[in-house]
Amino acid sequence: MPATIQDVARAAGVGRGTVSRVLNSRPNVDPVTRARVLEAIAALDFVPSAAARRLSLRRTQSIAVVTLHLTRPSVVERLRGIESALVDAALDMIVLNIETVERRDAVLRDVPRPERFDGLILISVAPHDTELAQIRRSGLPVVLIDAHHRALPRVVCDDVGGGMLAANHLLEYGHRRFGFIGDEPRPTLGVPSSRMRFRGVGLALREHGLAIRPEHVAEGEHTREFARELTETMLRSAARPTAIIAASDTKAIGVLEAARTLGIDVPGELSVIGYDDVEAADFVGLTTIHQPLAETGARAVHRMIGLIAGAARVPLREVLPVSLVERRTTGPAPA
Amino acid sequence: MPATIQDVARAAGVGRGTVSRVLNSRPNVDPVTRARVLEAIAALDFVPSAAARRLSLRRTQSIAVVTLHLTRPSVVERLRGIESALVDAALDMIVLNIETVERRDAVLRDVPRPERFDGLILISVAPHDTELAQIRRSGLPVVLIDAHHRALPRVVCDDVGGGMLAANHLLEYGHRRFGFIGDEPRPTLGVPSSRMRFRGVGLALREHGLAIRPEHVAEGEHTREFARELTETMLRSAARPTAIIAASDTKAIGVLEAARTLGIDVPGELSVIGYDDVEAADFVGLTTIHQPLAETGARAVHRMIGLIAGAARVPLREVLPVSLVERRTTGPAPA
DNA sequence: TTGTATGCGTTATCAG
DNA sequence: CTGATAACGCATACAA
Repeated sequence: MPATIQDVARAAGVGRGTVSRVLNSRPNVDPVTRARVLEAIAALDFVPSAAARRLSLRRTQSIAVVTLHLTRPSVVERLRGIESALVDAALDMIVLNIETVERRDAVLRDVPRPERFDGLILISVAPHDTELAQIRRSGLPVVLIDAHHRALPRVVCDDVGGGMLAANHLLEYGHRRFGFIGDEPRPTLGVPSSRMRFRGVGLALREHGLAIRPEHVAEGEHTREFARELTETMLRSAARPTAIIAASDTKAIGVLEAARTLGIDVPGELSVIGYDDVEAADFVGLTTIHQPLAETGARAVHRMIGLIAGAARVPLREVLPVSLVERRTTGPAPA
Repeated sequence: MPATIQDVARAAGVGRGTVSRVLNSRPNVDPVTRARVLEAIAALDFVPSAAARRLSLRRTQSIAVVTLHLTRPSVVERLRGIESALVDAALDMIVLNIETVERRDAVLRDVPRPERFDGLILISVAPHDTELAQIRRSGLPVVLIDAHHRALPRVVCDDVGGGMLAANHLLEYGHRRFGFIGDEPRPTLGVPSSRMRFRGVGLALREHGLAIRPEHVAEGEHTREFARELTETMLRSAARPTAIIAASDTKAIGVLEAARTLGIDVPGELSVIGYDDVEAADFVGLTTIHQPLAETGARAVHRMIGLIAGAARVPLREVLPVSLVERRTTGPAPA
């Protein structure tokens, strides 16, 4: 039903080629004819068929965004940055969400198709070596966000730096006994950012000749409840920590709940610091590490666009700085 | 680079038509030839070109999902339901996010293109009449989520019912003086669900011969801070309400903050009830109205698929029931 | 049952 | 500067 380039050509009394040239604003076309064509286009309310364009151009004008746990606030925030940047580039965003291993494998198997996408952005998902080979073969540009792979361009937030930031903040308050509540060190799905934050904490402590005691490190499932349980047992130990660093705000809130349950005052007897700066962190007054989430998305898109345009595929790792947001859950170490 | 249907035909020693028939699992093809073709397909690792398919079929195999404020928890949750259902139907999900009026208008202008999408799902966005006409002309099936338009199929949660649920819960606790904190009654962007919830509250109260006093209704911007300010002045009034119903959890938390600031005990002196049941509601112990968010997405997709398959375009309104989740912010009215 | 020709709407090539 | 014509890769009617 919609008008085709042929219709426009007929209406303007020119050839299809000319219309195409006008559409793509090529220089070599007479201003007068151009005007006539433009007029016909407007009159017929003509819009070029994306499908035909794709087929002819061999470009899809769309990029696949693979997310792990779409609903997590940090992921959505990144998605927002991506979408916004993509719009400016007139690129469609097709999102593929992953919640299970099966789906993960299926997605990474199906997605490297040059006839389907112009590029791939993977959030918190790193391809295995065989998957990488597959992607390589497809020739599709890839950019990783919050994921690491020596051979791929990636934009990440400074997880190690974030861990150090958190630890240093607490050290300045005079804390000496630290606890850490994190995710599984080696997650089945996704990326061990929790571990990197832990490493940052360790580094900062080491500079002060300190270390976290193994029994004050509890890692597991990414839920508030789990964090609460872990924390309760940790806080019941003899020489309990005076400060706990959580690998996410969700966990940190679990920590706060545990403290409340045990009647431990925060920040009087215990300082707590989270990670992510989600909305909830604000209203529980949680001190936390803030990441430029949306910006990672925008940066990734720009890298992607460069790659599509033919930029060298240097596996450059781009690290965005994080910052500390102090609120009401951290304070001086108890005497 | 990727193999074409022609390559497969050659490899299998058959015609392109036959390959196509095998691909689309048509009945009329000899089992032996079919096997041979299948083999060739596997050998060449052939995957049909989506672009060519689209052009030939005049179907894009993708649907546009328009979101208002992508990052809101309720929206993402709906998105998750949509994505999941779409995957099962082998349909791509292209997300278009709206944050400003300009963008809203641009999206609604650009999106009704049958050559680009097979269908439209609009979340919390209702087209104007001229936009609707445009969509009609495009012939694209549309399904609304959390939005109303007499002429369009839509799936919504029972906002009026939710308001009644909240009010009745409080009435049972003996409350008689109610407050309401909601969004703008007539939002520039999006949909007045807040108003519908308010209506529900009004209906429930009327059944008991009660009504909310105008000075106990405060509507405005969807932020916690704003809700807090509104609530503070409300709670300072002479005959302040003993129960406040908020149109969202975000607002409800603002209400809780206000109560804390003024030293008003919840639920002892004031009961508070929210709407949405976001994660934060759980850990602040907020009583709230829960909506089957992901399910609205799944339902919308199924409607969409039906429409694409040629189902009658009845503007049927599908209403999903909401439920009350009682936690720790509601209780008996103070004596 | 199977092969062939044609169309889908653009862009690109190549004469003119 | 411009108009015809050949891809692009698949589906589909039609013929065999």
